[in-house]
Amino acid sequence: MYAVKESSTNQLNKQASLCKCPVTYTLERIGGRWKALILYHLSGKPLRYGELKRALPDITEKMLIQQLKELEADKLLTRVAQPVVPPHVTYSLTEAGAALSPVLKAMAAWGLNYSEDITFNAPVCK
Amino acid sequence: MYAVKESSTNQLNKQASLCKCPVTYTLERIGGRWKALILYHLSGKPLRYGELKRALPDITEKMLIQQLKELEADKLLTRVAQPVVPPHVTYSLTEAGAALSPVLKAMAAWGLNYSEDITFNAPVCK
DNA sequence: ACAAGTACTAACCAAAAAGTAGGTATCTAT
DNA sequence: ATAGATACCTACTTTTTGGTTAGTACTTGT
Repeated sequence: MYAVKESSTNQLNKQASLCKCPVTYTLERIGGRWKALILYHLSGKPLRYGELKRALPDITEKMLIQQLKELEADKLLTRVAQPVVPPHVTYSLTEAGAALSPVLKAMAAWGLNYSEDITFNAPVCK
Repeated sequence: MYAVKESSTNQLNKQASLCKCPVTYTLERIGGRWKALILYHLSGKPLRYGELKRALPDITEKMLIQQLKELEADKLLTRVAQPVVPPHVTYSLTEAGAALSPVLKAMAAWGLNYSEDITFNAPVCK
């Protein structure tokens, strides 16, 4: 996790967009290659770190941890670590995270409808 | 518009995600800093290039054109150029683009509900 | 003759996102 | 004694996204 350069035009436009449009705000929270997929997998039930990792075979550990940390910081999910050894950590959706379900559903519906060019194999986010 | 490196892990994961999850598919189409904002502005009525530019004062011309070209290639909007001089070009949503409205609405609703930290000034995407 | 408006295009560079390759500590089973 | 499992962490590099600056051609208004 690198520091962002707060004075960059990119950052300024980002902040401006966030205050202008709640859609952009939402996009900032669930955008990127992995976040929607993580949220989807947690939508059924809470999962341990290792379960998530096996559910998302292509993600690297660095990416998984990084995305989980960001989602936690954004209060979309909760991390519960039991102080045992070997470690036992569970991730689950917060209310805000669970409330994204209609958004994911709307996106899934559109994606399924308007993509003649692609056949989805699995899983279909619901 | 630079060429992407098709053999990169990034690209491979992107393609894999696209085939695995319609949510990711949708996200790829409307993600980024500007696309949702452009779609929002066109949702009311078709606009000329210059009108869009004035509606989005912070976007640079390069970004605007680039996003418009990508949205056009993805068949979310249509570009109609009248062969006159000075040029007269109009952008409007396709059916697929208009069908994104429930998605944008769901995102706007979530964004408005779960952002105590931010007050949106305008415009509120609907 | 010159500025302003139309809708772009291209070369270049900075910043962010994503990926690679290694590492940590503790415990249990072999 | 070593291997595998638990859940991470760090330094680094590659790839992609976004931004800066300059330019095009043609017409109308001053």
